[in-house]
Amino acid sequence: MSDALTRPTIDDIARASGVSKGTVSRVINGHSTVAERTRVRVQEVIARLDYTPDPAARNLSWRTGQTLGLSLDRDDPMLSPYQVLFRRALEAHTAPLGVQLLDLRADLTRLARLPSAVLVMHAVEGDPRLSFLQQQGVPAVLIGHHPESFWVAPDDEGGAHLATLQLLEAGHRHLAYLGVGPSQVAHDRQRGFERAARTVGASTQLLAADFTVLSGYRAVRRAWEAGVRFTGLFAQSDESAIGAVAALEDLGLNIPGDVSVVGFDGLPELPLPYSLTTVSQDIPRIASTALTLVGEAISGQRPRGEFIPVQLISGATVASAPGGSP
Amino acid sequence: MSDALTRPTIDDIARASGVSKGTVSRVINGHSTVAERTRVRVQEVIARLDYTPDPAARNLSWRTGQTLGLSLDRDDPMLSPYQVLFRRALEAHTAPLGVQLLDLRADLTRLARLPSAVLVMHAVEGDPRLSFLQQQGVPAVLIGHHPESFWVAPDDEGGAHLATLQLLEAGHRHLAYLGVGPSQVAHDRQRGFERAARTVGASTQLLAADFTVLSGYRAVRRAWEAGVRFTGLFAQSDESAIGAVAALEDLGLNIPGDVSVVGFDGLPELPLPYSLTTVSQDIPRIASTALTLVGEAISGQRPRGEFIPVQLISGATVASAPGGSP
DNA sequence: AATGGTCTTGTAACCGATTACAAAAAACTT
DNA sequence: AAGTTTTTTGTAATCGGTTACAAGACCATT
Repeated sequence: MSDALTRPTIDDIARASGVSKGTVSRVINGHSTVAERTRVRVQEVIARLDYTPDPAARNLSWRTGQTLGLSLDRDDPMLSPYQVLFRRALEAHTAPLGVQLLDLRADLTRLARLPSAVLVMHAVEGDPRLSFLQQQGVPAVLIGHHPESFWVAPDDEGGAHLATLQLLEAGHRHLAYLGVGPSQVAHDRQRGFERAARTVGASTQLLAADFTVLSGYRAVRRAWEAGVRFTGLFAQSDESAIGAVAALEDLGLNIPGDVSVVGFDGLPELPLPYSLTTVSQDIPRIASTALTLVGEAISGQRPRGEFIPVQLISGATVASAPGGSP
Repeated sequence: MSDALTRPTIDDIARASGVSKGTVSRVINGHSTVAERTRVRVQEVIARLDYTPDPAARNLSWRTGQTLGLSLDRDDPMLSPYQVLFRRALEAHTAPLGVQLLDLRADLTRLARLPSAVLVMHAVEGDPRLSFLQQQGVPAVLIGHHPESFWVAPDDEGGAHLATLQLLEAGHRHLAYLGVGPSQVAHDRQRGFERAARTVGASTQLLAADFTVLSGYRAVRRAWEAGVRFTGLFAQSDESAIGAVAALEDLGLNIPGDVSVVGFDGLPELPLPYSLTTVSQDIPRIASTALTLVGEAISGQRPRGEFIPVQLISGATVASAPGGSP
């Protein structure tokens, strides 16, 4: 018998819906041998009592636990804060399900045991990881826009467009994009930047950088010292934005008085004395969507993808352009 | 019956040692009501068959899983690579035990459920986390040297001494320490540096910095531009060493031709074109020692601490001092 | 030798699920 | 309407442990 203090068990569900444990179990696991009427009735009870199967009990029956692999694109330990947050968000969902998160090296061949499914970050065209997983029959979900697969991605181009508009609306006409690089993400964000800048004919400078603080710092400092000028900067990541801000400060410039800066990612608690204007990604939602897709992939449904909307967060690093008319 | 393909179960142990499941279970869980003779016999069998209890089955019996909290000293998501590696090393051990790792915020008060034990990183004198845990009766193990508690720590001072000796042996007599700051770790490493430098009367410069790349970059660049000179630099972390190298390069200096650099931590796969000379911490061993101590703390043994030795890794960032006699 | 108290061990129920198998119900046949 | 097949459901064993309780072994008293 279940009281208010203990979670309901499969027996509670069985009793409440007038069927046996076995039938409830079949409903839970989607076995086809259940009559439609009873299936619906049982599922209503499950929803009403807010029942979730005990992972320990399932693992015991199954004689093995479920695992979800997480395949990053690089092996180095300098995990970005974004990746750390993403992993945390995932874990928040998988832990209650008893699903173990596995950090996979970029090279997936010869794994001790294959995971039940894999989340592949930043897959590229013809990525060897994808063909390997397909060949092994392991369901995969990609983080990042990709055709013919299950995928989730933030709206990179839209977000970049949004960020750039913010600078344009503040009257800036001399813009710079920090983050030119080979990755898909860098591409999409650059495209959004250029599309926005083009609409009003603003001048654009393109600075090469990856996602790291140091790379942002060096690119901005070097460019500025070489005579490159701009009053509005859009950085492809919050980290490189931090580097940019530091570089500009070291050059004696005032933020946002002399240069306005917008970042991307929406990381909380940055090491900055003031708040960064940025495009916030809904990391928890990306993670939970990824898990939904994992479920669909496992049950063999048709591949689909989803863009997760982003949101502009106004901080203290954007001000009106010097002498500009907003 | 257990064959070679399946892990042994408690029944196999019981059969092989001629006792009942119950007795084996009592041995495993250290219940005192087992005769010394049988306890030894059972444990021999357990060791011989390499038996580990199935976590799912235990969790099912206990009606709750075991959790290990990990309390970092800050809440921001910019987890350092060191912390990422440490967490991974921990997970490699806890996962097979079915122990869930919990990321705790720096503020431990009002947790939904208290973890079975907590690993506290970088506790300071009179840390509120410690008193809270003690009051709640949650066993704690500290990462970092600390009296009157369970603790593990790398040999920070010894490692710093080692690193500095490396510079001295290469003939450097104008040294700098990068990393002056308020943390215990920064203190210990600085002390090791100064102790070594003092033995030969080398000149020492002290540069303030935390553990990050950017902070290393800015400190070194600013100092050098202010006229501070040195030919050998010891950085308290690999990350700040990377920043230092970048700064020196941007200043037109050659590494290690003009300045030799030694880091600390021994991170693998750094974003550097050449290998960094560094003091490597044995992170896996720190992690496994921490878990051993957790076990001791839970079973109420007397608090003890352990220093884990470090090791110098020779890379390509140390060369003989210009004109120096090694 | 019978009594009583400690220690130590075995027995069996239980944790919360899954699933093979059998039984019951429903749907067709002829 | 009786017999067959198919669909749906219940029953009971099972996964690998823990633990309350009972029973057995051992020892010291009287």
